[in-house]
Amino acid sequence: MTAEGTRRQIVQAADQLFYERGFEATSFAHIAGAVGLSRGNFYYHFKTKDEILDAVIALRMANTRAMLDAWEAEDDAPVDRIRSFFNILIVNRTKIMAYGCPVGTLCNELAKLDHVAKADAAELFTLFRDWLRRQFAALGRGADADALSMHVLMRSQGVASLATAFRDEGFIRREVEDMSAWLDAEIAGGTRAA
Amino acid sequence: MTAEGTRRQIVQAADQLFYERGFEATSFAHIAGAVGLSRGNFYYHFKTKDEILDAVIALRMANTRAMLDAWEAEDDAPVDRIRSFFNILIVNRTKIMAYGCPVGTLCNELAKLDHVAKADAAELFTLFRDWLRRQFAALGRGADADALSMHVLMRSQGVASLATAFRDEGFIRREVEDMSAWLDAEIAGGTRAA
DNA sequence: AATGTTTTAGGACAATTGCCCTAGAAATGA
DNA sequence: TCATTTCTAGGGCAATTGTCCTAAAACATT
Repeated sequence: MTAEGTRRQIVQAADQLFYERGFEATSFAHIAGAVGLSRGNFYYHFKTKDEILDAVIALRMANTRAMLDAWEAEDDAPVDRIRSFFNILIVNRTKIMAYGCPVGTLCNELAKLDHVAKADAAELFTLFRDWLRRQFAALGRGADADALSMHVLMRSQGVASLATAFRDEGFIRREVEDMSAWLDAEIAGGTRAA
Repeated sequence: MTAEGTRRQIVQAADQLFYERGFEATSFAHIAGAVGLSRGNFYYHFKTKDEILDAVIALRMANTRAMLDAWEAEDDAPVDRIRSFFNILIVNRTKIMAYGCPVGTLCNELAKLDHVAKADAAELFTLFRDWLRRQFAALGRGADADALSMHVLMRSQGVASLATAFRDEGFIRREVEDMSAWLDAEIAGGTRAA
């Protein structure tokens, strides 16, 4: 197998394991086992665990960018794009109820570890934040677009967190409906405190 | 030192370390070091790490209950009690920006570990959930009191999560204000989709 | 077929993990 | 004062951690 292909396999396996088990709780042995590699060979591709983390964050950045770019390429109205974002909670509800939000839980773990990569992980949020801000700006809410974007992010994080704790699918659906109603009221109504 | 006192010291140290570093990332040695005990002596008080976790959760349950009971004992209006809950985000903003919400981050970590105590940790949320539900019921919103309670919990979790990622104190204050405005509108206005 | 590079497996490393044992110090009570 | 219980220190257990080395297999190029 080409080195590039093996590397990609490693990063994909690490991506999944970091999400489902957490960064610290995932060991070299786990990742190597998932890919079917010897621990020795592993070292050939990644010298340290932090290198794998960097690669995983880079992969998530690329995947997220691709998803958001695709949404922006379609000729939906900005409101519908924002609703696509809300819908992530429904589409991924099973995984979210088991493991939480991939971005939020990683940021939280790295914050506690005071890990060097914690700022890089937070960039994943920035990706969503900027994208949402653009959608709200396109709705003529340029002045408070960033505050609205943060508000949406905050709601999705809160829903994911409680969905994990209570394993309640109905709660997710209710809150997504509420977010949708909130969005309708926002685009119809007035400004928002900055 | 009496055994009870040493035990309490251990649980308090573990409580803080589990919050600031995470459960898995905290070792017997860390806790023993924080209390100034030998590792051997440690075993006399707690046989397994899970026992310490149980004790920490029990301590947090007791502390939370005490806080909520105290709030309910004062003769504030239910609205002001709910605002007291919002205010936790401001009072604890520094720690939240560094380590997130103690309840949410513990639940998330235990969920990923698929730990036996994950349901016990979620009971901490239930404590807040029931308390908030009672306040909303006292406001005459018995029909959707639980949904309102969950909505409030969701917001506080979302704010904590993003505050950790972006280290933004202004964001916390803005969102707490928004929660307050939302509360005013809720008690003034109509019902809420169940 | 010979050569040189890329990729691999397997093992070893010091350190740390959660867990356990035992001998003695400290407190307690007769 | 002596006997008994309660508490403590220190060390050691096997397993696992992240990291690293080396020898050989696989591959590519001539």
